[in-house]
Amino acid sequence: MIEIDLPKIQHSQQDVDVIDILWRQDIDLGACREVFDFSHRQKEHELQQQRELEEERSRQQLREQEKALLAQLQLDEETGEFVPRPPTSAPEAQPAATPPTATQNIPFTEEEGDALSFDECMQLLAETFPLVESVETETPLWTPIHPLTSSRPAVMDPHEPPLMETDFMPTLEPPQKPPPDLEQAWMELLSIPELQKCMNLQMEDMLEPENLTATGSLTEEREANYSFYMPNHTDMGGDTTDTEYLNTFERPITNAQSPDDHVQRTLTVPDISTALSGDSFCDLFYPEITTKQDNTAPATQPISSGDAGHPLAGLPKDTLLKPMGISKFALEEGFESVKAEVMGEFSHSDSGLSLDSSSKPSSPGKPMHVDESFGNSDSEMEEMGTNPGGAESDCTETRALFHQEDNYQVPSPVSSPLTMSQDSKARNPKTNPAERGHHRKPPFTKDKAKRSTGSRSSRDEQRARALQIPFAVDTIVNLPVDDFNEMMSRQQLNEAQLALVRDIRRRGKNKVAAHNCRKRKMENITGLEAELASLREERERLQRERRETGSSLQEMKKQLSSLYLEVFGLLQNEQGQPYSPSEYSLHLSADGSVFLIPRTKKTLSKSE
DNA sequence: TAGCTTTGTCATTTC
DNA sequence: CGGAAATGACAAAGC
Repeated sequence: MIEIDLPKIQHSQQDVDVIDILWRQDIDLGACREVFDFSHRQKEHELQQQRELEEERSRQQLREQEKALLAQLQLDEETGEFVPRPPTSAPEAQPAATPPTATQNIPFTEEEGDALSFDECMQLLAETFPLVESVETETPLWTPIHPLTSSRPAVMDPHEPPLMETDFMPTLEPPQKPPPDLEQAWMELLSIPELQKCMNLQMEDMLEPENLTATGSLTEEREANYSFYMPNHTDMGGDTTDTEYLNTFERPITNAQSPDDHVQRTLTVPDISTALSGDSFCDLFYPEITTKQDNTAPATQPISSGDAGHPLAGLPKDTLLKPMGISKFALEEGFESVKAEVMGEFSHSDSGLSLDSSSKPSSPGKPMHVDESFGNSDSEMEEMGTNPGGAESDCTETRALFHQEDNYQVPSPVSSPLTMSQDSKARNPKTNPAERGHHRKPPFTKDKAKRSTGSRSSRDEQRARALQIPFAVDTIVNLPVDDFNEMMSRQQLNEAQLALVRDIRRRGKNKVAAHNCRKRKMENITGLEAELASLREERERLQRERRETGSSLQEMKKQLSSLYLEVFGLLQNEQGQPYSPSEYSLHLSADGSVFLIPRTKKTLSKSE
């Protein structure tokens, strides 16, 4: 970057040119004309440098974490993708490892193996919460948590071991000796909200350096973002069977998304929303954000959610759309017929076969009522797909999706689990990759990267949301036939919903089949190539052998000819004269004796 | 911007 | 015979 001499008020033509160049560069980075101000721009340059440094550092750390994550995964031979290893520890640790999306898309949620040891995490805790005081109240739902102080939520996992019960947070001393099962210990640790926050802060620091630079305030951005990864940790580390514990996070965070969601929550959790609704809740839970969001938002990212009044309204939901696991677990909690092996199947379900749908107009073969039922959203999706890149595009996408999510309510009789399912489905990172990109601070570069990786937005999920399908797409696709039918029979779905669910299932199955088919085809090609190579090698060998045999045969013929002449030359008639080779020839009989046969006679005998 | 690759989808066939 | 899987073909999007 080029330094800009701020005190100089009068700018030469060269300066103006430099400014122009810089401005064009900034345009590529998504900057507007307003940043053309000198002080603004110098700050921008400094921030840019800092951002690059931080980004480099974070990439390094991210690579290490991904390495650690891959160590936790195993190769799915069917799909060729990495899936979490089947858990070998206690059953309560299992749900944490099952969601493939969480583990694949959010590598930092699974680095318990390598990236951070137990002691490091404890040290982290000690550093982050130096003056921890235990607030063990009996509040039934949740207690306000200040990001930098500590107070444990009253609701804890009932299965927590005594280590958790003894509230080790205030002392923050590492245990005398590491627990026998480190992974399980991590799962338990991660079920602690403070630790989750701590991890989130750390991960945010590593993964989102650009957030820091955008506002220049580390803590602000951390506090603005840390909560969005909480569901991941909840999903991964917490005991997902503890719905109350989940609620302690799910509800507040969901409330913080948007007023509409908040209203939606009030339908199911009226006591929470009445006591802690909207801004008051956010004041309580995100005090820093509440006071600073207004200042930071314009500088960081154009927020177009149309809900500027809400402290967190500007923060896209995409960060909340992370794990699919909760939806699965929640659904399967309410749907007890789902078997354990199905869960195993789910863990593979996302591996490389992301059950998304491409942005394609409604196919002619599709039932008409389905198309009609969500024609609007479909057209919106079309616009989203065809809209060229840029912040405007992202905003449009986000608006459209917000619109859909706002209208997305569940008429399900199994309200609680299915609501959870949708909450978690709404957090599915695959659902809205554009939203994800929208949240990140370097707007264009990261947007492009994210679009390139997760470009196929989950259209079926959006359709399902538009029709208020109370199932996760993964579930629809991966359930066995019997379970699927049972699940469908349990829900009162109208015709359009049934058709859509069947379409989703058919498309998902076919997607998997196409993947497998292509994989098989490639394997066939590879096998045929190998076979061709070996056959070529065999041909070369045989040709070489034939040449050698031929030359050997020629040599033997030569030797035989010379031997023949030698023997023939030794023969003499009664007058001591040699026989003429034209008149006589030697013949070797079967018993080894040699006869001299006149050629005429031979020919005569032959002719006879 | 053309060409190639990848991926999702549909229609059809095969199992 | 119905349903699932397999596969060819096409289109869209990314590179």
